[in-house]
Amino acid sequence: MQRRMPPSPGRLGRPRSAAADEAILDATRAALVDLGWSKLTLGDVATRAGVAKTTLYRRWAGKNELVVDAVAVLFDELELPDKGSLAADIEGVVLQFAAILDRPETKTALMAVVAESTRDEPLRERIRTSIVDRQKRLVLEGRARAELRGELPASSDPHTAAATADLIFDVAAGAVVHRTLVSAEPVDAEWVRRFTALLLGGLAAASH
Amino acid sequence: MQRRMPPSPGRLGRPRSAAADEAILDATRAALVDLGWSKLTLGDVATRAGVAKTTLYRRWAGKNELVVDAVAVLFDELELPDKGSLAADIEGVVLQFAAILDRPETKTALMAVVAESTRDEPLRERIRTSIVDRQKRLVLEGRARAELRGELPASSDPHTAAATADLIFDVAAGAVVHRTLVSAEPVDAEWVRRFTALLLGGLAAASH
Amino acid sequence: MQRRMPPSPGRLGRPRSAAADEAILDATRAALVDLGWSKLTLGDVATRAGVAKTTLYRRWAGKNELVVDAVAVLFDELELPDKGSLAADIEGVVLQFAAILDRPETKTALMAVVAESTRDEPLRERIRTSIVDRQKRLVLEGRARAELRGELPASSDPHTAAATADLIFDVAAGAVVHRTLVSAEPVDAEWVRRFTALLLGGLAAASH
Amino acid sequence: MQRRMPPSPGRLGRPRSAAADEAILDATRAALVDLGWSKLTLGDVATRAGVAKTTLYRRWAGKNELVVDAVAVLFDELELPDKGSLAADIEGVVLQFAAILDRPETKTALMAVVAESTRDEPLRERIRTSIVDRQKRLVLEGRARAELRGELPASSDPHTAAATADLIFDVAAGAVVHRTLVSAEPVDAEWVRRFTALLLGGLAAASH
DNA sequence: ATATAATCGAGACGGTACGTCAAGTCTTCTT
DNA sequence: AAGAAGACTTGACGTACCGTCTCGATTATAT
Repeated sequence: MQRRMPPSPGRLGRPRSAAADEAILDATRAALVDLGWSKLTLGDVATRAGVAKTTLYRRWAGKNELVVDAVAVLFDELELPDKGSLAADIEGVVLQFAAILDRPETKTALMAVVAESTRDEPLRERIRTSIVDRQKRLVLEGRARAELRGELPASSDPHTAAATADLIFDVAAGAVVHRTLVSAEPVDAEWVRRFTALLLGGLAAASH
Repeated sequence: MQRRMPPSPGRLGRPRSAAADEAILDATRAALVDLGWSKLTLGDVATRAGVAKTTLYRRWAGKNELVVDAVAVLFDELELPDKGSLAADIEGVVLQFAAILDRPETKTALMAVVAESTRDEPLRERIRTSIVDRQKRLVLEGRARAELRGELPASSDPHTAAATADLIFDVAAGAVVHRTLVSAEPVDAEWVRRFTALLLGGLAAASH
Repeated sequence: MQRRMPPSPGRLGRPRSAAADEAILDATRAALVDLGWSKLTLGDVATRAGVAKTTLYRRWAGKNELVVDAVAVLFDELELPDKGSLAADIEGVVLQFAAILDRPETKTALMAVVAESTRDEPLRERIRTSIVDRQKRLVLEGRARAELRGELPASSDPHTAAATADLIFDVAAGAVVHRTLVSAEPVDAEWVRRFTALLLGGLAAASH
Repeated sequence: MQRRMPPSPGRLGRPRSAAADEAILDATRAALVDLGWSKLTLGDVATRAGVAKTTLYRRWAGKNELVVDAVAVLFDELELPDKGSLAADIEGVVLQFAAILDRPETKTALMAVVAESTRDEPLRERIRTSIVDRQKRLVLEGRARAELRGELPASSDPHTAAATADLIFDVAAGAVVHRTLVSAEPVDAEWVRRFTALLLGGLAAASH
């Protein structure tokens, strides 16, 4: 969780309050729920957190960075449950992802920071390390587990394997995001079943 | 293309300048390219368009509505080319979509308005009618053409057919958007080939 | 009552509505009562009068000129009643003047246009001819009547006589205005009696 | 000198810049000279003062309050010079008052705020305490000094004395204001001499 | 214990953009 | 030509946040 200035060189002076950090991130999520991304103001977050605006700016460079950090922790709960089959595993994790994305904090904030990141490379990097890579890891774990189970052949060419993982990731994450935010339809069990069937069928066909 | 006040009931008074409309939308796209979504200001757009701020506010309710209209026309060029096979058709249209999405105006603005739309139902509706439905139509046309060619069986259950079209749409649009904006990787011929193979393979497998 | 353009050169086309004039001046007075000088807008006046803004601007150059005309007619009712003695005459006219000045239309507007006129010579001229000279005439009439009655000696030096009339006018009008607007105290019979005594005493003393 | 928010209760936070106050009032007077009351804008004043508009609004509620404060200090120089006789004292102070009123800052602003004050009681109170009472004090001092000199009998009934002082004040201030602003004639030595003769003659006659 | 130094809450600061309002002009159709 | 209607340009309004700064007051380590 990157900060503006690593506060560390010598350690003279009063140390930064650890409690303030959590209070600020909590306040940020609460403000996102109440106000949405565009009406959230750092002054309001500071007030909610019981903290001065300077304290906030000492730790984060701006709204984007703060919100990324506030939302990132929500993705920590994502994990790949072992449900016995690749299809069931995928359905489980897609449902988890959809559940996180359906929260008001996430829904309003995630696409906003992604939009900002198209003109702010450091922000994109922060999003990648804090949020995206955490999801991508699940794809790799899922593949590895499926290979162990014998549901998928061991990956031969590592280049092809990586490209396939990227593709699966863009397809899965993209589909869930698009259905949730653009189509504004629920990602329910029925939809997930159909999506998983499509994905696995496509993978099987593509591996010939 | 909805406006703030349908200007028309009787036709008393001076009519609204039609030229101003185009000037404003052009200026909006130019400002998006130069400044990006978050730094675009309506005052600046008005200045670029050679128009007073009030003229702008008379026609659009705010930044969101204006940007949706400005970006929407870019999607008008999307069409389903007949390249002889379903796979080729899909690849063609996906590449077209990716090309539009890769433009600076679109890249910076589209996700931003989608993010806003999570808290603004009329805005979501406007996005849907101005942009999304225009793309969705292509999915339906592609299916119809493929059935004519005999590449796909005639759709039996209309409910299932509709759900499948929705799924394909979310998968295709979502994957392209995610790869472009989140992964920030190019949607090139190679990627489109792999994606199309996955999609068609999945469809074939799912239809058993 | 000067207008912007004497509408007269040839008399082609539709003639100006005479009714509009009265409607506009009435609306102006009503708006002054409701809103005061600074919040009065010409658009609102036009609406109240049931008239288009263009009609209003065709006849008056702006807010100042319009208000002067609207208020001026109120001073038409000023007249010098013959109450038998100079003192009684003065008391009567001062009370009349104070009554007009105490109306909400007048109170809020008169000093405002005078303030404007310090930087607008044509406006000052319009105020003088429309309002001030109408009052000054009363001073001259009063003096003439008093000389006829033998209460004052016939004016010898015309220069001195004119200067004295000016002085009396500034003193009387100024005192009433100041008491009404600045001191915000009522100009009642008691005050008028004391003021008149002061004025006449001073005149008598000064004529030795 | 009242402000919008008495900034004082605790002394937390950064204190208000004292230099800004003077800069703003100076800029206000300069803008009055250049533009006059009605064309003066707070944005322009802020720019002239090298200050942000918000700083200005933090301290004054609006144009009226600001201008009253800016003009009020000019009246601080008013004082009652001891010239040996009541007549000479009055002439001196009337000339001083006329000189202040003849300044472009004062001429354009004073009647304007008085006009506004007819619909704004707090503004009238501010004018009274900041400007008017400062002048009225001179009348009382003048009377006291004249009684000491034996030029006037000691005031017997305090009620009558107060009423007389008020009357003198309205007459003197009103006459000077009216001659300066309405008649637009100079308050020169000759006029002051005649006015003083009238006033003192009237007072003497009224005291019998 | 006593500097030294970075933190803290509070709030003023110079800016920028907001969205609205009124002024005064212009363009259309109607009278 | 005048009229009503209403769009037009211009420019000021007063507010909201931005991100920085200046205070006095804590709260640590380093002398």
